[in-house]
Amino acid sequence: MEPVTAPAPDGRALARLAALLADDTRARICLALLDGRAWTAGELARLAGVAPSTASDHLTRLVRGGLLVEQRQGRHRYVQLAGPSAAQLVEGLAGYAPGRSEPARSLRAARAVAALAYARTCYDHLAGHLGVLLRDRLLARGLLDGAGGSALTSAGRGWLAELGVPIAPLRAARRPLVRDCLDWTERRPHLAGALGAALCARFFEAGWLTRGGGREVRLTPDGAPALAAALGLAPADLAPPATAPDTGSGRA
Amino acid sequence: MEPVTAPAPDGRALARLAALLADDTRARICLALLDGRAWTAGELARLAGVAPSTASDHLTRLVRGGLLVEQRQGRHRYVQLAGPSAAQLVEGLAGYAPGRSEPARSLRAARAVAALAYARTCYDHLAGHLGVLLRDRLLARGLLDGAGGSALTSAGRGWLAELGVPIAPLRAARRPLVRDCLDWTERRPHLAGALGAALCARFFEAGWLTRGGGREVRLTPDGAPALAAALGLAPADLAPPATAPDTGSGRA
DNA sequence: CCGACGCTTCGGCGCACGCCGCAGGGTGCC
DNA sequence: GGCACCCTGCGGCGTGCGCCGAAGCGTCGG
Repeated sequence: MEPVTAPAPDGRALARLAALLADDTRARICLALLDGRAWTAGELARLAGVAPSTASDHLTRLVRGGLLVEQRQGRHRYVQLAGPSAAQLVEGLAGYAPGRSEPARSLRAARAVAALAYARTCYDHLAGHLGVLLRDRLLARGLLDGAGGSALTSAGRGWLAELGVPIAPLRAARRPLVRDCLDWTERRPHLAGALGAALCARFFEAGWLTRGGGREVRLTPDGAPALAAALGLAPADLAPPATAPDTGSGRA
Repeated sequence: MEPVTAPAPDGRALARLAALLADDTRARICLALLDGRAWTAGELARLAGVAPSTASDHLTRLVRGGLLVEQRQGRHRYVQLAGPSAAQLVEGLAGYAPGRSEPARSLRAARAVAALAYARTCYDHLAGHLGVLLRDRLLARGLLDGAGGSALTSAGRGWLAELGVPIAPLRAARRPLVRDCLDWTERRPHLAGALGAALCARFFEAGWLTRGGGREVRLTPDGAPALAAALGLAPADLAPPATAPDTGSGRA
């Protein structure tokens, strides 16, 4: 217990924190780490296109600055975001920054973009078309009350129990249960917070979703009907929106 | 309607945005602007302790970067934060940055710190002890439902009507109705979002609150009993918490 | 035990940027 | 009309920082 000291951040502290993300390479690293997983220093160096020594220095700064945490394992150095609040910080900044304007150049890249727009992880919860759809359906079915911010209803608690998601640990978590997170591709909020993370984990655990490369998430053959049923939809409703031009190959 | 372009921000855009806040002087300027009002370039230069030409350059950058908006008026240049989302961005960064550790040096400074800790504006809503108390009481009286995120209840809608705060324009606003904003001094959330802004404006309009210097907010003699009644409290419950040592003068 | 590998430390280079002072232009006041 | 006043553009200076390559250390595998 200290005296009345003003915890109001001075400019210096804010600038030091912002400076961590004010570099091209460090920003790219943090965006990559938004998938919530731990990456090795070498992987990040290759991803960012810099020498290993350069990346090592950047990681040291990010860790000292409290944005990342590291875990040494043998000759590897694994780093990841320091927690949900660090992820939210990066998300917030990324959401405010203007998106890239250049369309995908190759067919391969266009496919990757489309896959990411359909479903991906955003730190520890589900994002993309599927993430926004999830939140929409919870609201439409009265499982969330969207009157003000979003709050879980009693019907929602029952729905969670059916899915096998225990509620007590969610309430115990220090982070908010329900949070809106602006989606990059959809420009609308998807479901974040402790609830978003728990649902995403449950879907992976149940085998409904599986990880593609990077942040990409795919709906499994078993998962499609199961998830549709849980959301009160027909499996076809989970398909990517038709507005996204299907580059060749037509959607099955 | 463009093609599938990935709006996912690349590292460059994120870094450019973060760089705006990565400078000591610019950070100080943005923190000052968190009070939601428009400042002149000269005021900000004096506040930041730099030459006018330097401040002018910084302001140009911040405006070009989309964080500030300006308004020329005669020989003055007024700038303010570009909007609630810009304010939220700065708040988020400031909240994550470590607070200043040094206690207030002079008695005068200690008083100012205590006044800010009691009540201040946070962009366009109420912060400090009073701001946190406001949210707590709304939750305790069932006017907000805090089960998940916070949502306005039907009782809350009635309470707003009694206060003379129309609800329709709040729903129409593009920003979330209820949002939690981490309070620097209390380390707990206070009420933000469209509702927080509307309530704060209503309190000023009704003469319950008045602006002190800078971001400081004071409860008026008329406002104390009125606000207490609206929150279902005794006027004494609005007093600053006893844990904050009252420097001299004892609390009346 | 030796070599491959991943990471880190250390100089050194070069660019970018934050700062100022001064001069100039537009505005408002007397 | 003349004079303060506020703001801005322009060199110029210094510094901080991002980058690399080379060298060194610990770890893992054969």
